[in-house]
Amino acid sequence: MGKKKVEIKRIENKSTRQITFSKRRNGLMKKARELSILCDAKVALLIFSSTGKLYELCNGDSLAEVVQQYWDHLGASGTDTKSQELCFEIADIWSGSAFSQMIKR
Amino acid sequence: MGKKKVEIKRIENKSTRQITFSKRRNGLMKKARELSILCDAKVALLIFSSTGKLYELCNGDSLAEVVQQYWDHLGASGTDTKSQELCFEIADIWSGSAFSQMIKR
DNA sequence: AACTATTTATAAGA
DNA sequence: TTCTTATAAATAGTT
Repeated sequence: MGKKKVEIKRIENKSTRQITFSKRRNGLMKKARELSILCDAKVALLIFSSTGKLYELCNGDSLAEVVQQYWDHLGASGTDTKSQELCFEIADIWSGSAFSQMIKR
Repeated sequence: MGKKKVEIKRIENKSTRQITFSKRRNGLMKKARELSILCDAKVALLIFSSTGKLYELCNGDSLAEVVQQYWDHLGASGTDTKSQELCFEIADIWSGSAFSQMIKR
């Protein structure tokens, strides 16, 4: 969208890339929030800039809950306990503040 | 966007909600991919439908690499070892197939 | 940081 | 439900 159609490939000019990153990152976050609200979905979004310095985290606080719901739906069938434990562990970490705190510097 | 402006709140009608979920989920994935390509960013995106059955995963395979880059940039200053280890562990799990395999049923 | 010409996404409808 | 279309929203280049 914009004054000219843009080809989807790496933007070589650094400042242009940074401006585009800022604009589109905001747009993506907004749409992620809208999807979660409109459709009652859980959306977890992590964005790292090319320098690895920046981050974004959105709507990850109920992932554990959703994973729980998911496992409940599955029942015990065809899932080994170790996998399930690992899955819960990840969900807990993700949904807790630990990870976001760590990358939030 | 569309024939009418839509208020950002939970869509009550189930079929409408499902259609909107499908459309916007695709749109979000597309934009996530575009951002990662245009701006050389790493984007990890997880979407769970309201039933917890569905999932999406996008561009998470180089998160470990980015976290590595991030820690390298930080250096040792002000980060305790335990946090760093945990961070790497999460990145490894995320970037590996384990998590996506688990939720991909 | 704000503007605006265009492109893109999408809400309804066919 | 896949396709179309009118309209809203995002954004590329500019000021």
